[in-house]
Amino acid sequence: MAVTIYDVAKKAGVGIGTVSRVINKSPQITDATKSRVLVAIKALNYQPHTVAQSLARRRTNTIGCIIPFFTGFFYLELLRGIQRTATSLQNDLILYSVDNKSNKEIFLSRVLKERRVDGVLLVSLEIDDDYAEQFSVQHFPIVLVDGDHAVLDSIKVDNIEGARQATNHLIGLGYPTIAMIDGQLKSVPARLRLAGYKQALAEHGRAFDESYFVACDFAEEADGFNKEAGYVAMQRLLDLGDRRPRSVFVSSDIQAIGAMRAIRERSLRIPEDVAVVGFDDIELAEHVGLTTVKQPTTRMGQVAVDRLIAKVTCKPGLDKEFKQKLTTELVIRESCGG
Amino acid sequence: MAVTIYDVAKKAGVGIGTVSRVINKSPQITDATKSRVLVAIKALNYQPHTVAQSLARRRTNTIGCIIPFFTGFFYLELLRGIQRTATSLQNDLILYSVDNKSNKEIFLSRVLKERRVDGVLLVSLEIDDDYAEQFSVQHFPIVLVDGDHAVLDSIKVDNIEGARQATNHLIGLGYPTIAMIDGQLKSVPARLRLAGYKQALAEHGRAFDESYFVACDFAEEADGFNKEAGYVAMQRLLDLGDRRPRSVFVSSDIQAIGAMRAIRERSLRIPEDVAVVGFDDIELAEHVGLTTVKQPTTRMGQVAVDRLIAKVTCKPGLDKEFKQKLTTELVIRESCGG
DNA sequence: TTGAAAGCGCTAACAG
DNA sequence: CTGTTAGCGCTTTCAA
Repeated sequence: MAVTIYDVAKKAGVGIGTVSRVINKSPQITDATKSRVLVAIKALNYQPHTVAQSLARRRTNTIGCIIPFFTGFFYLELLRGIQRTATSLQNDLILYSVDNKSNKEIFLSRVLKERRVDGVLLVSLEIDDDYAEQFSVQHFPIVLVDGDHAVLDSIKVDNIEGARQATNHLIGLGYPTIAMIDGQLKSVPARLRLAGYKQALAEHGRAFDESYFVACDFAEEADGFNKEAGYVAMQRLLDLGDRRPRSVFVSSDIQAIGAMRAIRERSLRIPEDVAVVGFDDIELAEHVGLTTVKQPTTRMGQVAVDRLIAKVTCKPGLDKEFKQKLTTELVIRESCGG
Repeated sequence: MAVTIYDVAKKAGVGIGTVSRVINKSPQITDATKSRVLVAIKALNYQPHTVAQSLARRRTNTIGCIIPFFTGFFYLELLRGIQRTATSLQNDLILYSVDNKSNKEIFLSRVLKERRVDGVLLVSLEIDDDYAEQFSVQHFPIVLVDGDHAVLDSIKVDNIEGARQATNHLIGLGYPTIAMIDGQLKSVPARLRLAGYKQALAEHGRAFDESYFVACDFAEEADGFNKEAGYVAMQRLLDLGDRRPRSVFVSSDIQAIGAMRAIRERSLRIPEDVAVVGFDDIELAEHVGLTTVKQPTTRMGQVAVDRLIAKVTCKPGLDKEFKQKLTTELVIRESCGG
């Protein structure tokens, strides 16, 4: 059996309470006894049993993260930020990954009742009002990452601003016509990005033209944010013939990749014939020279964990709701010319 | 305060032992009392406190995973396999991610002493003999994923066979000359892939030609498995002028991407002028039409977790060492012609 | 300052 | 079959 606090106490000739105190850096300990205990600890190669500590302290020093493993790079980056911050704040990270929506509910209720984690991050997933209510009422720390809910803390990227940046870039470059390819309009980011697009247009006195906007509502996967959807959408735009847009803002890089293929298949050049700007800055984007809007993914993970752990440890000033929006950054490559 | 086993016992009019038994599905319980307890549990919305269970059972039902977050897709895929299998086996997953090598040691010793997880997966990381010894002696379950050590269980991909597949593909296509670009020779996979390459050559009575082999020992990052290294290496091969190889096996897709750029920069075509085959099947590979050797990444995660949890639960027949090699699969796209 | 003792919530051995 | 009790290893009053 492993060495316990009793072994240490005996060896140091003190009570277990004393040992506990030095472990927990209690100030009220003589230097003398403290060092005796420290010596014993070292000699026995003792390390506290985390599970027992958790039980006694009612604190696990662990946070959970409910996250969909659908897509690629975005989640890896995010996870890295989350993991790194958690570790630096002495917390462990339990991963709950969601394949289908029903999983999510299971994890949500487990997390709430099992008390195995001190708080939870919910990533890119919507949360029902009654669950939100439960977390809120039970004061169980939760923060939504890349998502939002009225009564819960959340941190996300400013989609509207990102879309504005992209559109303004195209406007600034002087393109006479700027189309937009969006995801399914039922998805929140899709609507937000559309709003940003419209806003930028309006700010420059340009009219929003229905025929230059195509939402991938026909798509089935990933809310329309996929390669095929982008390909099909671009074809529609190209079918406009000589009325075809001179530039296009595509609401995700992966769709943009599809769109670029559609453009090339008609022997059109990028950006000479049609300029393209994407959104996300996935790995592929760099490779194909796609100008795009980069999300501060790692940072988002970091901020989220900071906030979550602050709540767990009851840092002051946490009652006000926390709704943070991180700003995006335009990464200029070749697909827009200029 | 949350509802405990005592509340349930009282409400059901039984002892806590009985409640515990129905929770743990002990067979020796009358259906009558069992249902009484079940009713109480439902009524109180009771759920066992995981931490308390862990302490009492000396079992956390949690596995740890020490994993480097360096590169992209491979680890995401692997993690997905690991996570999914762990969940299906009722285990939680704690992520310990490593940025630099020293982290690894810290996690290794923490895991060993904190007893917070029942077992651990060590991914793509080397382990010192003395640590290996400790795990072995303490019978602390560990399995190495994408790595190996004499005294520990391991699961990895058959690199030699994969390299053979790639090389044989080129041979089968009738290319007269087949070069190889490898990672740093100090890395294990690099050596293994070289061995497979040589083996395939030998089997077909072809001589290994030094001038057609370039290891990226000059590179600094990622053991030579990076884009720039591939680019530089390919240039050397191209500098051979009209003696330049007709085809090349590149030991990683990411290097292959670099190599392809070098080829195109000299206005050479792929595969008409030089055919290339990669290794890994990263996301980019599909996009650029790179024929490559696909690793069964998700499967590897699954097998590893299965094995680990079998060890944790002391399933029979686990004393013999477990050294599994998963086979690769050639994914044929356009970069080799044929 | 320090030791003793009472939990934390649950499992499991032991009676009955 | 079921209730009681003694831990699991640690934290935290409460006295001394």
